Amino acid sequence: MPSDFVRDIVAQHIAERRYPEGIVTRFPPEPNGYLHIGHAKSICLNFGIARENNGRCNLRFDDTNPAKEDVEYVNSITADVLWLVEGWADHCLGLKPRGALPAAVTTAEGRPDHYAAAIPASDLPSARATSSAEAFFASDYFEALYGYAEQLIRKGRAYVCDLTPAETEEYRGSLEKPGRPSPYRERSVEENLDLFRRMRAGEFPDGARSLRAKIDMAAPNVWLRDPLLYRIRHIAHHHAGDGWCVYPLYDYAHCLSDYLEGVTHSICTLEFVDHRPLYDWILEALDLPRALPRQYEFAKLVPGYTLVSKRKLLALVNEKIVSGWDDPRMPTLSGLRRRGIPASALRRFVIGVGVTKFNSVTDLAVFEHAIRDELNQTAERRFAVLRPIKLVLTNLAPDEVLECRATNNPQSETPTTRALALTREVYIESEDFAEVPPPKYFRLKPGGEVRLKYAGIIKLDEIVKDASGTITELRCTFDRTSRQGEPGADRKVKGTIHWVSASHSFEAEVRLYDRLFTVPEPAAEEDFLKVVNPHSLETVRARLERSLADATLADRFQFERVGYFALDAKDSAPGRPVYNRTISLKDTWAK
RNA sequence: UGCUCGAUGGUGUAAUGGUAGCACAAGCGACUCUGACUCGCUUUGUCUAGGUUCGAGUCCUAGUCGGGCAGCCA
Repeated sequence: MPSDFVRDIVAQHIAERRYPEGIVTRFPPEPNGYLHIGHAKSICLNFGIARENNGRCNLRFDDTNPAKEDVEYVNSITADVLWLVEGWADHCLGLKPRGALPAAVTTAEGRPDHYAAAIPASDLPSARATSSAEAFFASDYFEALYGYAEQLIRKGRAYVCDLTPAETEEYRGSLEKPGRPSPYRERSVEENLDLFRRMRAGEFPDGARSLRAKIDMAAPNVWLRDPLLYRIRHIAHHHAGDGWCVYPLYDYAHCLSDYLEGVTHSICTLEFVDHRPLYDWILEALDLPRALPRQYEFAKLVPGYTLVSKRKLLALVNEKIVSGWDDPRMPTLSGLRRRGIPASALRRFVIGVGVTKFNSVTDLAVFEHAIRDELNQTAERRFAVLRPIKLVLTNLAPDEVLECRATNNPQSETPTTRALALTREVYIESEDFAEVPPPKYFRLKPGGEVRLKYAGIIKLDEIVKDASGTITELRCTFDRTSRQGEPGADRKVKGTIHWVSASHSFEAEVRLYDRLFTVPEPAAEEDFLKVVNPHSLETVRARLERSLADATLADRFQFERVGYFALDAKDSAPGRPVYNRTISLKDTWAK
């Protein structure tokens, strides 16, 4: 396992036995949208560190802003995380008993504390099976968080402020000019406590008052200029119900949620570097009895030709450029999954790019290589003709059927085979034929020979066209002495192509996906909608070999010489499969 | 002219004062019943200027360039 600066820090902490209870990380999405490939890096980092150190990674919903959140997202995010982690780090997945709230506990030193315990790893499988396990929710900590807020008030470290949002902004100053203190900054502890309780009781309208940390309005770091801790929102919460009208803000809730869960390493992206002093300030202001979590930041993943901005992804959905959040062209985890990309390939990619503090754009080719490499090992080979052209083997009788043995996966140590039927009428790929071949063309051309893979060598005798000049069929002779097992089987011809029997194949819809954008950095574009790839989806009616009729969703296939394909989870029906192209094969010939 | 993080081939990264390495990409070749896979070879790099040192990608100083930050979003 290659190391990185975060893992180095963790390794050092382990060496100095800094966290005797073990390493605990967390993946804390807000349930306000779908997870995308960028989140995959965070998931693999957090779960990766947990599994490498015999620790735990809690799945926690950072759901402190009910106005933007919904259970639809908690469900999709949960499914996405489980998919990515399945069979890799599920044994260190931190979940809690359904409905559990943090418990009031007493430390070994006899000090009161709160703790949100995870289900022990040994009990996790059965808890998961019976659905008695669920993710952690920051909203489950609202009562504890409220208690900590009163503590801050009593310590004189927080105050209720009556400034309006506009006034608050004005008092905050600017990046280069210090702010000025709120006129409410010096209220007494008693008044603050009374006001904060009345805020909770619902006496004031939205935005009328807020709870603020009393830090330093002249701090060069703007996040330290008396940041807001609580705001008033008369709105029900998707998880906590309708018992609250004051909701904590991110900076206040996050560090304390980490603390409550016993998180040791709180790993987030670079844009939170400026928040770290506040993270530490809140925890240190509270005089907490256990070891405090620490925040570490890394650069997020930005793959080329891809957008990860929630706003822009939403625009693609709204503008109907894609069919939805799980469109196979979307960089969402649900889109990648529907596209047929194995979780293991995604993991390999996001782990392989490494962890640094340098913002960069990762070449999509690295991802594509990971997918191809994975699928090359695991996917069974099949024959499918995407754009069929009819070919007649004139020396085969109309009812003649020649059985051929095809290898399912040549990469396997013990390859299995299947039967393929060769008949008088077959289909080949129209691009495997050229009436006027370009230089170095190995495929079928007038008077030329080519091998039908696993069947034998054919020679093109005649091109049949209709009145309009369109080619309707190619008439060939089949060299029976080149069949498998015959003496001529090893005869060399330059080209080998795939094919399907007309009578032993079926027609099906196949969707060919390509990158969604035409430029490496669509996010840098003034109008990203202008660089959408108009050819990102091409739908064809293909001819597939019979065995492709009853595939399952878990199957991954290589259509030989074409690419890797999987069943579409949404639009496939029994007897009417729809295949998605996960990725094409590498093509170094290219026209 | 605020604070903060950063800079190694085309791209992503490694080297923790001691031979600048790996992967992807690209190019050439071999092999091939997939123009895939595999194998071999090749091209390309430490932001700049000083300094410390026997020795600097690494440490110091100054610069240059780039990212992030002023939601009652996360």
